[in-house]
Amino acid sequence: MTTEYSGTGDPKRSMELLWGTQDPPRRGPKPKLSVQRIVRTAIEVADAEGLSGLSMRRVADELGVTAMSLYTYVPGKAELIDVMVDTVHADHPRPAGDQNGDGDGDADADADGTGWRTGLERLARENWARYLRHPWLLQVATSLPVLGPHLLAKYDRDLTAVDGLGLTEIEMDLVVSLLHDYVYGAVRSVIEAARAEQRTGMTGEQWWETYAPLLEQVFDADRYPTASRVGSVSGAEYGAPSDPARAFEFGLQRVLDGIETLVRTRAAEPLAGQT
Amino acid sequence: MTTEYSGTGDPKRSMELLWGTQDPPRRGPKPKLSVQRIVRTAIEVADAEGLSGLSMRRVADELGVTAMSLYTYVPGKAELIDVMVDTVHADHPRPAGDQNGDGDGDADADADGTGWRTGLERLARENWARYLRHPWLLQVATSLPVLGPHLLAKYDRDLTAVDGLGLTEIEMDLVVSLLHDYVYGAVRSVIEAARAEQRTGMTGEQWWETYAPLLEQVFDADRYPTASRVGSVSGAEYGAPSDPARAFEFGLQRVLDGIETLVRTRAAEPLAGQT
DNA sequence: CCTAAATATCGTACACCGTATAGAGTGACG
DNA sequence: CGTCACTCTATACGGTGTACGATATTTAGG
Repeated sequence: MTTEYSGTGDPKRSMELLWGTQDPPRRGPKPKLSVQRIVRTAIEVADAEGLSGLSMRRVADELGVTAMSLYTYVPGKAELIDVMVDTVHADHPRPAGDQNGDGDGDADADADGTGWRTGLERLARENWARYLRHPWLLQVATSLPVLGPHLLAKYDRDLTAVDGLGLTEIEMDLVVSLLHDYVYGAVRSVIEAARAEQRTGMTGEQWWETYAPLLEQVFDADRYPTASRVGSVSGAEYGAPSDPARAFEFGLQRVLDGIETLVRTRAAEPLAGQT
Repeated sequence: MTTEYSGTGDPKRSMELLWGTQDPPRRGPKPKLSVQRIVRTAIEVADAEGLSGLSMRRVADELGVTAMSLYTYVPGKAELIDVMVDTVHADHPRPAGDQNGDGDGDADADADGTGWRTGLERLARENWARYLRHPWLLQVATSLPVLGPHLLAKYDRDLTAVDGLGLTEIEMDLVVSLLHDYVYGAVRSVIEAARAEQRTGMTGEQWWETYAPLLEQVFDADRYPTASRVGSVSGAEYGAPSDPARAFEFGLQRVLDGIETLVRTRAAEPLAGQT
């Protein structure tokens, strides 16, 4: 399977698209479409069929026009994707207990001075949920050059979750980046596992059953004793080669623990300058 | 810019390629090529020009044959990439102080019972270095279905770094996944920043100078006070919109701190079963 | 009202991709 | 030698993003 991966378009054009006011033209035939409509349609297509299913012709068909018509509204596919990325960051999703029990009874945590932890956890789960809703986000390069209004608003929301903890501004930025990076890496595993299941038509369990004999045959448990031991135990426990959702829950707590260590240090010695 | 992203090929065919003994054919003309040579060439092309520059025709040209000749050795492009992935995990790179000072003087750390930390840090830096050497790895789906000999050996090496810490097998697997996921997310930021620089021809500093006025104009510091404050401070400190390499160094220490919390807990109460 | 400018849309075309298919050339074995 | 297995090539198909030119539509200016 080959999926498309698209980076960033011309930053100047994208920024104009993202920030510019599209004033309606004064002359010529009335536009049948709008950038918004095109972007919404493109997001629907990408959500349903992945980035590989997103083509200019496909979006145009969906809208009842030819592919070239889209180029009246959008400089190119890369810039279209840039706007798509900014658009899906517009919603403020409520996680509402997405995976396991939501922390409704964690009021005591706030009393410990760790209320920030709930906020960071919510941030992470929001990102997690967005990636699950729009898996194609994993394939697009959200590099800095394109910073739309919704991404900017999200950046602000994220930062408020680490404000007032005694961290420097740099540290606040770094903590937010840490969470983003981890969630990105973790969610990627889940989505790839899901895609693999969909593609091969076999669940993780079936895969395990199919390839376990081959692996055992080729494995050489003497050479790789640790992998052998851990692999068999975790394979039995997961009922699959891996359990990425569980890995996310586990890893998230460890990352938050690591941040807590930093926060405690800063609370104890507010002005120690070691980044 | 549009880059290719390739997932996994047919697992059965890939596994055969990865594990099977390719016995030389008994009849017919002598093969000019070999899977190894094709894979090596493909890796060189991908390293130099990215996954978007990797095409069957391109590799074939490099080898002086037609594109279709490759299909004698390899079932398809996806399976070729699967073998490429396994191949680049063959080396055991020595980080040798890749970013900052290597921990040569950290013998005292071992006395603290935190020698594992050095091992995990080395693991993370090895992965980090591999991604920098083969950035196209970020675009390929290394989902479980394809598990080659070198990946398996690496899995074993990784696990030994968390062996003997009192963790359960599941926890060992989860800790390794955590490190992998974080490194993946962090290195992605660096590579995307580098690609953005290369593509736009402007450094992060130049980007900052170009778009700072536009952002200030559109920003509304009253609506987003936190982002405004942090953005300006970090922008000034980085001299760029972000500093992903620094983010990696910072985040890695936080992640290791989080793992340390877990290890300490397990050392204190060896048999508490809460995963 | 009429014309001319501006705009939207369409049809065609190009270079590229992965690869299916068919055929031509090569070399070892019966 | 003939046959059969095998490698390699040539051609072709349907897909991609998008450059280019023609056509249709709307409105501003005379």
